[in-house]
Amino acid sequence: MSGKTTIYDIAKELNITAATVSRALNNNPKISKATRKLVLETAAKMNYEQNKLALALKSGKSYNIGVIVPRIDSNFFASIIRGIEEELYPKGYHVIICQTHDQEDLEIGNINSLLNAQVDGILMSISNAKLEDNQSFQKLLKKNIPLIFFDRKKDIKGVSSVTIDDFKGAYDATKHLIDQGYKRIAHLSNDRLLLIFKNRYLGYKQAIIDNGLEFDESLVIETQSKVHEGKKTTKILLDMERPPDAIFSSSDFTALGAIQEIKERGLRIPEDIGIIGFSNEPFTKFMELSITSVDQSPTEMGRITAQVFLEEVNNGKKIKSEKHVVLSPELMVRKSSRREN
Amino acid sequence: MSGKTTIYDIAKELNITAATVSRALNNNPKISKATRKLVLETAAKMNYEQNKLALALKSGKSYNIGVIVPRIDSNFFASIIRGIEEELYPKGYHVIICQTHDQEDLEIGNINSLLNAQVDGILMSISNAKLEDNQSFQKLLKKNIPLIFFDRKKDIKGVSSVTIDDFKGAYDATKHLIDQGYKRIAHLSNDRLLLIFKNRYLGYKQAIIDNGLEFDESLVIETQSKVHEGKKTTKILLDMERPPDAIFSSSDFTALGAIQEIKERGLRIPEDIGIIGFSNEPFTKFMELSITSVDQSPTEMGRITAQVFLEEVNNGKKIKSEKHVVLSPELMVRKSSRREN
DNA sequence: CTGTTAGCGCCTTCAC
DNA sequence: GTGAAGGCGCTAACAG
Repeated sequence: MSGKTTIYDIAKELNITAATVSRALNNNPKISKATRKLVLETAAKMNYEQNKLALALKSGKSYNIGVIVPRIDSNFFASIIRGIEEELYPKGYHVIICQTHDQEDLEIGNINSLLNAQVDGILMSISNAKLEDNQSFQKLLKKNIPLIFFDRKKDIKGVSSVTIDDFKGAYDATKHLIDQGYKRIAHLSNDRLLLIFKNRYLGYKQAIIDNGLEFDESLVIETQSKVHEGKKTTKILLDMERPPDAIFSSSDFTALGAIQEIKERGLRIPEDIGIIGFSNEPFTKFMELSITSVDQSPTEMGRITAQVFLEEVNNGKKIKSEKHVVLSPELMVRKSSRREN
Repeated sequence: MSGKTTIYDIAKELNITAATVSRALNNNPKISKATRKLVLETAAKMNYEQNKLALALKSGKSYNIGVIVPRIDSNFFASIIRGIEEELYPKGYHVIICQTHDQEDLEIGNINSLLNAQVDGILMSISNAKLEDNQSFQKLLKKNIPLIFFDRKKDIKGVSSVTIDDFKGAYDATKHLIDQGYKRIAHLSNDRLLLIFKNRYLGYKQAIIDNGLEFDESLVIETQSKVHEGKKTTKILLDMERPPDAIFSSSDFTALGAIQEIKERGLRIPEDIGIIGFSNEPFTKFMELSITSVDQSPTEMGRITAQVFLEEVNNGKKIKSEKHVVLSPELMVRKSSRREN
């Protein structure tokens, strides 16, 4: 009893065969209305529930898909995941979420775990880890398991991706600072082996150059996306002989750290120094001194990633096309960068 | 090729039978060292990987466990999940994370989804939804699927729980405000059908009474754990004839909203009004005006929840005991409540 | 339309 | 120690 009913039980009850029950349950056309109705009714009566494990074994599909992110406790990744869920749940998929915490061993471990879970696909944002070892990815490809990158991608042939135009996001942000009259703009970067950070750097640089400002490499510092790291790095910037009058940060968290340091020194924002972050984390809006930031429409990103996955599954790899979707970021101008001249 | 090797392939290769291969792979004692070694070697050579789906079908265990939370984009729940992962990954489990977004239909839907995924257990923090319908829970119990509540529990017999002492957390926080000289302390509450909020309310009330202050029910307002809700509610409080001189909030987010409103009115924190939040979200520490809050050691909570689950699984329900772990919260005193008299 | 048969990959008695 | 056989629950040919 108690939910362990199988199609055989139903078959026995009705003096028919399990295959017929299966057909009735699956809306197979070759089945009489009468029997279908009968089966459906008894199934309900007996509290029948399909055993997905058996189905998975049979079909080779688990209807589980894995999502790997650096961490889940940022609004950005949480929203992406929500977007993925919204798209995939209605199709009967489950989402297994794994975190890498930017550690290579966890990244590899997660992939293997998901493989064990027999996932039908993996959607991931690669970690900060140096993962030169593409082995895990190759393993996926060899097994024909769809792999799709979002946000933090890697160029691997055969792998689709959904990203935003980081170059544009950075360019717009920097341009905005220039328009507000800032002349010496620093950039808090991050590991530029990751394309997102490389492109933000390039966008920043281009905006500087395009607008006739002096590009000073010493104003670009790589740091980590943590509040205290941002603070530390800003200390260095402010101690320079010619300190910057604005900072474009590739992360909201480092931007926050920067603000802390600047305020501690009694400098005013945005009057003395302008600040822009990246990702539009909720706190940027909530701060008393709200922070200008670049929105990446993460929910949208998640939805599209899921759609790309569904396309690949439905194409059954017949068409082995890479698809690269690039979303457009939006600058959210707030107090930290708005000088009312 | 390509990872589709089965034990039959290995068996054929070695001219033995699949049963033997299985035994070798599973360290069954009745097997000669020689054959085991041989099997292990060829398995490695052929890139054999166990098909967990088949195993799951056979054993009835999926090694998936479901975690249901209201949302993942708060540090609190994210940390709990991390704790759970740390405990469960080494044991070979996967964690499927679901969010209810405090909607009843999603809560029920999630449970069913996890049931479909054949999870070996569900660890959950119930949503704000009124879920009077205990049906879904009963379904789990009937199926003998371990269910464990953390943080937001419901009293259901046979179900273990891991929570913190919300009463104490609230009591300590309120007591601290009193010690700092605040006399008229308001409480931003939340749906008190949820035990955590009920207990925080009771702890607050008791501290007021124990310390000879006047308990004024009109200073207690139920609101939602959102920044703008906190702001809205604080407006009401400050507009009262006898406004409060301190606010103990059952959520860090509402506390943040309260601070926004207070500052907009030109009142000073903590001089004019003291504020305490609940959960010790990272931003409470990062704000320029850091917020006093109650830490709930979420990672620990996650670990213990996982441990309780493992115990239940290992006991195989022989001992059908409920276990109720209650952790002790810790008050983190920061600027928002510290008056240097 | 429905029954029969077989197999997904694995493990576990039962013999030998 | 190892082989043979059966079954976990389901679906998909192949008959009829």
